[in-house]
Amino acid sequence: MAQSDTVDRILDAAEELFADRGFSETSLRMITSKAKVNLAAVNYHFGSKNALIHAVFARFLTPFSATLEKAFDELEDRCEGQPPTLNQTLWALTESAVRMPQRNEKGISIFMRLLGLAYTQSQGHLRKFLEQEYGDPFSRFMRLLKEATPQLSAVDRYWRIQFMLGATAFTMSSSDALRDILQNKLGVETTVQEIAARLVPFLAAGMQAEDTMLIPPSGSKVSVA
Amino acid sequence: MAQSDTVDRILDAAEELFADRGFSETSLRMITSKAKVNLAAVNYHFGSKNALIHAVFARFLTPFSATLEKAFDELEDRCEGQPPTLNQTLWALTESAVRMPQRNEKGISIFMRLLGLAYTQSQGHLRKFLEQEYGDPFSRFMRLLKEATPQLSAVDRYWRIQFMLGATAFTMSSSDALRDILQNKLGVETTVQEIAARLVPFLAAGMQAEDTMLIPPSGSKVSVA
DNA sequence: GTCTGTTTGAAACATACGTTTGAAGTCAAC
DNA sequence: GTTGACTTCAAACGTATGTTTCAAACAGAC
Repeated sequence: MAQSDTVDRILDAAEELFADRGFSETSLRMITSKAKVNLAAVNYHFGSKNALIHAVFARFLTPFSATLEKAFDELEDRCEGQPPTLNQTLWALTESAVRMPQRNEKGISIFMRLLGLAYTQSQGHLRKFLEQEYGDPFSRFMRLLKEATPQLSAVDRYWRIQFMLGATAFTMSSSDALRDILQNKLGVETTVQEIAARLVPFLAAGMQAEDTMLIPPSGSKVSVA
Repeated sequence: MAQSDTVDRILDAAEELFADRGFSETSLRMITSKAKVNLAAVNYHFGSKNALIHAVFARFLTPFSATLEKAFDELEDRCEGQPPTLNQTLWALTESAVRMPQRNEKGISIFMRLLGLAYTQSQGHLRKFLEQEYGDPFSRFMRLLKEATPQLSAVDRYWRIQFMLGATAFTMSSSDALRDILQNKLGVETTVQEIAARLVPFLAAGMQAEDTMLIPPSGSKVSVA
């Protein structure tokens, strides 16, 4: 059995189990028994459980961030100095995610859920790792968002970006469960691509909402600068 | 030391620790040492760790769901048979949350984060508990949302509600941290009420977005029913 | 075939967890 | 002052975890 075989089988099993159950709730023994390798193999090949978590993310994120940078490059080239629109920027992101070569049919949704978990489960080491390794494309995405919404005040834009991240991370982090519910209730199959196709218009509309108080709550002191 | 003292101190410590670190990542020993009570007190007063988690949710959700039902009653009375608008429904919810009597200044944001975790961390027992105990007001909220957005297909509405929940739970769950960042970066103070005032228009705009593909991704097969 | 560095294997290690136990303490009622 | 129900306490229990150990198996080079 070649080394890469054991390593890849550990990564495959870990990826799926982490996505299903979260990081703390997945033990090395679950991973190694699913991967049909010896327990010690994880610490031999990766060094620690945390390092394994990093490796799972790196296997997807490294090619993805390269693809994303290229997509941003193309987008900015196409716009010839004009800042790309909000929709163009959001689509560049989702397209890059959707077009990544998949190991299997569940590839994207598994990884979307992992990203959501990374954001919600406050694993300090993981956040630090992601920031260090993939902070650059993220900053670039933020800059594009800023240029695409010049009408927003810095404060409004700040909060609305948080709302966007929240809707995305949250939906993706539970998308398998949500899909199951949807299928049982409404008998509809849904792919990640379709979720993204619904999410982007929602986000774009929210980002560009008029920020007037449509119905000020009676009696409460809500003030908007 | 009266019983209620120990019980409340356990609940206070558990609430805060769960919100900070998640359920599995918080041990009974952390809780009891923060609460300055004996380790066995948790199992004595609550029976198990899972029952403690339920109690933490019940302490907030039981009065909240009563307040919410009253707010919905008033709203429907005021509308005299007409279905309340989306903005009215959202405001009824956020006002009920904001007006809940707080144990401390972090009250709402802590509980928002707990709700987010309940949704994200797949704790089967917790989801079952919440469904059983508080399914009614939730269903009512869903019904109001449905009546307020008759133009949406069931599938569109389903997903957009998930996006709303995500933006809300995510933002509120980390609003303390976000507020700090905002104050440091932009020198602006922000209250939970003001965040809500920004969030509701964002959500309303997203819910009512035209679901046309504004910029169909070139070449990819995204279909929207 | 033998040697050498790498990988696997079964077992043990130390630690942390949720839970249980039984004695000690508390406090009001009688 | 004694009783009896309720609460706290220190200690232990059994189990599960991440990690380490070291011998066995393997593979390619000579």
